[in-house]
Amino acid sequence: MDSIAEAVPVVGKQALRSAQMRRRLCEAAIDVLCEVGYEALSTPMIAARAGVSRGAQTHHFATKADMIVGAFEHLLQGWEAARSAAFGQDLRNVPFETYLRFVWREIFSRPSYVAAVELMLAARTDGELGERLRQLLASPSGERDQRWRQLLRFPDTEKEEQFQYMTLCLLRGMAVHSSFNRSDTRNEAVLEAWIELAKTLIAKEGSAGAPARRKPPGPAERP
Amino acid sequence: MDSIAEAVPVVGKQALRSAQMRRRLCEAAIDVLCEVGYEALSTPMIAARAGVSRGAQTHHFATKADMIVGAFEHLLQGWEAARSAAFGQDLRNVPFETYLRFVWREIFSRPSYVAAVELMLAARTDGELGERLRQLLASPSGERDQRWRQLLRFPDTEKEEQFQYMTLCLLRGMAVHSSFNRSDTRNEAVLEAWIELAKTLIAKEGSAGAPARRKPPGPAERP
DNA sequence: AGAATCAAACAGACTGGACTGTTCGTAACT
DNA sequence: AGTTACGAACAGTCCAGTCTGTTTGATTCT
Repeated sequence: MDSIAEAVPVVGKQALRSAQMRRRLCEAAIDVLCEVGYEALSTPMIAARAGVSRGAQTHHFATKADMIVGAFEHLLQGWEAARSAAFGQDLRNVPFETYLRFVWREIFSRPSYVAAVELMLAARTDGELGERLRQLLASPSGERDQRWRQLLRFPDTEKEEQFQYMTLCLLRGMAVHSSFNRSDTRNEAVLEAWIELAKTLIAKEGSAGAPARRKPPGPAERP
Repeated sequence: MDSIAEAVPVVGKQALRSAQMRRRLCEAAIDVLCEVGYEALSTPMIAARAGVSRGAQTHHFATKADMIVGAFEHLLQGWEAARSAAFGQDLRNVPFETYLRFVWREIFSRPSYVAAVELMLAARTDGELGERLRQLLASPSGERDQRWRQLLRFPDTEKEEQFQYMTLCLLRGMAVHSSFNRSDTRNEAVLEAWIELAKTLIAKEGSAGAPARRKPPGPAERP
């Protein structure tokens, strides 16, 4: 609940209030984004949703872009928190299929992921927003690459990178499709098929596929 | 140029003008959508882009939703026209890889496709728009299914349908990713990898893989 | 065939509303 | 005391939809 507030070094009473307020606003922004979409989203709606005055909202996020960027960052942090809670930092003993099912269930299949895609598409035609979102994604992307390296361990890193990219695009495409067609029943089956495919690929590619000693994700474990 | 005007049975001079005007407006709408995005799009912008008065615009498309739906339909018609010009109606002798490269190059990798995705995502939070877009897509989707059946000819239609869905999601995901990251160099390689995968799948699944007697797409051939 | 009649295609202005960013004022904290 | 957090109102902008007026094309009647 307050894992993010802890992540920021809170010193005094005022700083705590500030952090909490920012959190409330970001969560409200994500809620509004999921419910009405980026086009209809407005800063007054976010303030109302958070139950605060517009003055407070503009104080913490001066412009609409600031608000959006903050919400996006909050989303990323939430994903990272969920991932970290389920698997910790070392993925070397996590089976690929376990991880894939996890990210689909906990990230890609959620409405908030579609909201994030909506932001990314909006960023396409808004240079400044795009730059800021890309910057936010830069560091997580690098870490994601490393995690997948731990997961897959293809001998050919180029093939591995390609496989990772394909997986990302597949999941993203499925998320968009399900969003437009009110969730598609084929998703689970496709996921399993992709896992099957990955297994044959991994087998063909060489050494990977170490025995899985870690327990499956289960309920989150706090560090 | 006037293939669409011909498609509609034009009787008199007035009907022709009307059809041309609608076409101009739809194309302008797509242009604006590609350039400024759905969030910043407005009906005055479309009218200005088309070089017509706002009165003319509202006359042909009474509401903003009407305008958007019209533009979306125009997009679909354009895709169908391109596909039909390249391959005609019978895909039984078209190699799968040829078709896949074609749809990527001529449809998914274009900015207008991302614009269409933007509309689909916007439709997520706009019930009426969603219903209308889904209705527009219903018939093309059915035809697309049939075309892919001609292309792949898996003995197991369920597996075939799954493969088709995966391909669609992959291409869509790639389109979104490339849009956010100013085009990704990995796309071509991933496409080839997917073709390779499809070949092994087709081989494994059974009878498919008939020799390709048709010539590759090349420049469009009118019927 | 030609005038009269009607509808459709356009043009331009207006209105009510909503949103973004800003400013000024007040209370709480350090 | 001075900074930070918040509240409330304001100014400027823009948009969607409507309404009135004008022109052009189709239709009917003689």
